[in-house]
Amino acid sequence: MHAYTSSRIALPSQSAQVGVPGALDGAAPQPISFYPAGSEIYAQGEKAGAFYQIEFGAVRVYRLLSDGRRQISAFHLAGETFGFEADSTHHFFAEAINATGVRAIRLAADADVSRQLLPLALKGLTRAQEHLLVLGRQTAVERVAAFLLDMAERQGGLDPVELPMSRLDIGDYLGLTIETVSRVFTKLKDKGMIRLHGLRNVEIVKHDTLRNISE
Amino acid sequence: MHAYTSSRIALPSQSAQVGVPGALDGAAPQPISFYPAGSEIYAQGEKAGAFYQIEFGAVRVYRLLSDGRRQISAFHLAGETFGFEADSTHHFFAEAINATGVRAIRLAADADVSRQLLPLALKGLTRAQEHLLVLGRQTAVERVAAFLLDMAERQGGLDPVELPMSRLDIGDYLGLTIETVSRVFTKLKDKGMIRLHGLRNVEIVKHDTLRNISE
DNA sequence: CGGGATCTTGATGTTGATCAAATGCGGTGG
DNA sequence: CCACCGCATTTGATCAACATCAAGATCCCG
Repeated sequence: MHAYTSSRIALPSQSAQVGVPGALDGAAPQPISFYPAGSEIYAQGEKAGAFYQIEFGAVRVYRLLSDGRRQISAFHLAGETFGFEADSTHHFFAEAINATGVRAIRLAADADVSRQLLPLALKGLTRAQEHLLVLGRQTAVERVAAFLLDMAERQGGLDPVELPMSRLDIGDYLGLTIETVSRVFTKLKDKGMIRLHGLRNVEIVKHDTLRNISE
Repeated sequence: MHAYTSSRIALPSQSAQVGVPGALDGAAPQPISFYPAGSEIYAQGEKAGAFYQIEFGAVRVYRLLSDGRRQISAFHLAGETFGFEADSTHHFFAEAINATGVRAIRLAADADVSRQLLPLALKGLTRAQEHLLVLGRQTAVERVAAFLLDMAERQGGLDPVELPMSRLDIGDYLGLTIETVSRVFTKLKDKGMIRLHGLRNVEIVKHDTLRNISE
């Protein structure tokens, strides 16, 4: 078991306001906040008044049990949004995995925001429910295969895939230990299905075989 | 391993339109459809054009792996809503657990619907993400304890709790086998934490102890 | 009252967790 | 550019929790 002490490495610094493509329509452009690796973006229990769009970097959203067990419910990459909540209170923690730039978008209770947020919320809901199948019913190998394919797809099929997170993060996302994740990587490598160019750089060699594994 | 053949026991019959309290504001009242126990409400891949409000009964929403492994992502009870999707295609199956009456609410792409659907989607998202923690990081006993408390809470603290679903359903919701679910029930009973009045009628004796178990 | 389905209980097997140690990657400073 | 150091990762040995396989016991419903 591991302990996750809240790091609070540094407060985010705010940049001057910069025009960036990909911002949500209709929302007033917001300045970017920078978060160093490992720093907290928000904590469970905090008041929520905004959601966030990632300009660069990567974010983990997670929940803790009182004894320190951690479940990462989602990773978010550049271009993705996260942080919307049901009742204006954060139910999860969010941390920058690496140096990350985030645009906070204030919530207004108007119909426009609803209309824009709804598809994002629904997409997140589908993703979470699909991940339930992985955690509830798939083996370690199937979980890792599904994870790698998901990361590849979300990076636009970029090959090799760049994993922004550690093995510990992957384990806490897949409901596995770091050792099991490592063993599965090794097994996939030995079977020639992936190739590792550095710890966080994975080339998917046999896309189809991997897809078959994850069903 | 179990197989889940699609039942399609019967097509739902439609009642005459009846005024029922609890329908969503602003939506035109819709007739109720009746689904017998085990019948399909919608299937994965089907076109989605409505969402559903349960008048009475209970519904399971689930996904299957190709070899038949099943993960129930959510149970829905009377008064609850389900079936909204990100891209007008159903990504899951929904079945009536028992004889169930459902009000289908057609989707219009207007702002009003967005505003009403958003909180429901966000609530569902939070629930799904919390369930990820259960499936990824909790033991069998913790899972069952959390499940019982959740069911109790959703029935308004009604004691004893009425479980509309089988042990198999509970197992497929909690990522456990039917045998493990049964053994945990027995253990909780032997420790005096719950009392069973019939298979599907559970009295929670030690609420706090159960809460401590599930963290 | 009978019979099938559901649930419980028992014996054994397997997967992944845990405990422990070695390896090697990546960043730093010389 | 290279050597060193700390930490993440890998690898190995053992253990525990839950799954699987196999009977029984109950419930429920006609």
